[in-house]
Amino acid sequence: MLKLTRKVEYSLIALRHMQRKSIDSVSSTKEIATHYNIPLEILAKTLQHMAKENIIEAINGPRGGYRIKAKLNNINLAEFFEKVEGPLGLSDCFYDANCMQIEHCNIRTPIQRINDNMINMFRSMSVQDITN
Amino acid sequence: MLKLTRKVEYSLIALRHMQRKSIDSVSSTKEIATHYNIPLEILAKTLQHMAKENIIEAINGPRGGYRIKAKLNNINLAEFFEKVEGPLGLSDCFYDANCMQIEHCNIRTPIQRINDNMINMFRSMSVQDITN
DNA sequence: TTTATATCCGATATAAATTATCGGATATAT
DNA sequence: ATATATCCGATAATTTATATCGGATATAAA
Repeated sequence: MLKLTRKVEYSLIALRHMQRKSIDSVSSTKEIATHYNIPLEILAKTLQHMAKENIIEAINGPRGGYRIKAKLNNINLAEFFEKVEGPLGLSDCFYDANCMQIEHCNIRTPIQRINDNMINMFRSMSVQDITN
Repeated sequence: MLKLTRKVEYSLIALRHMQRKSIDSVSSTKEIATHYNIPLEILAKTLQHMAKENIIEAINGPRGGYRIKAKLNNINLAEFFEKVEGPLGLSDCFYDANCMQIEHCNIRTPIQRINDNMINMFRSMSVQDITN
């Protein structure tokens, strides 16, 4: 419960790795995967996904790889999590109502409050705060 | 990602249900299950668990059921989640180190910060804040 | 222009966690 | 006694997360 997925973890690890290099040098999937012991194919997918979201950019061909594209201090953690994992919410009913108890549910509103607090907390931190 | 489990949801629903009754009246599993459309056996387990944690108490036999035992304003959400679901943490490595990348992990410390923020947030709300 | 290295990406398999069910025991008010 | 309720270990089903496969495309360098 309340765990980050590996996809998010791998994304952050990769970003931090890239950020520590000079701005225009690239990092290949293999380089990152072997360095951090991450399954290559999974990391590949993860990086492709971040590239699609314009967080990083892909350089094809030999000597290729990825490098950071977005300003990481402009992306807050709530946005980042949503880009990588999709909609954020303590319960599904906040974005995809289809719940057996929705009619009699007596905790939706109070849980919404916890949810708001959590999201505000994530909004108050940037990706840069993590990767720096 | 970052979802509450049904067990937690069912627990909160049940507590809120009980709290709306007079202090010494009991609620049976069946009563709560049918009212909120929760699978009976699951709810039974959930309530047994809360009873073991001394949050509620069980009254056996016919006319039996459960009633609130603890002072809900004295239990913060972090405690509550741990009682119901076990250790809290955005990543397993915070309480059960056994991670492939532990040696080279470059995000453990920064994620710990998010984690601390999250747990503080939960500590600042009581179960009563939810069930009231 | 060939070759090696890299990303790209849909499809699918595997593993883990969550959610749900079953069977039979124990307690107790009526 | 009997009916109603909790108790609880074992297991099944479902869902989600994680990982793998196969083959295509792009491109730098020999």
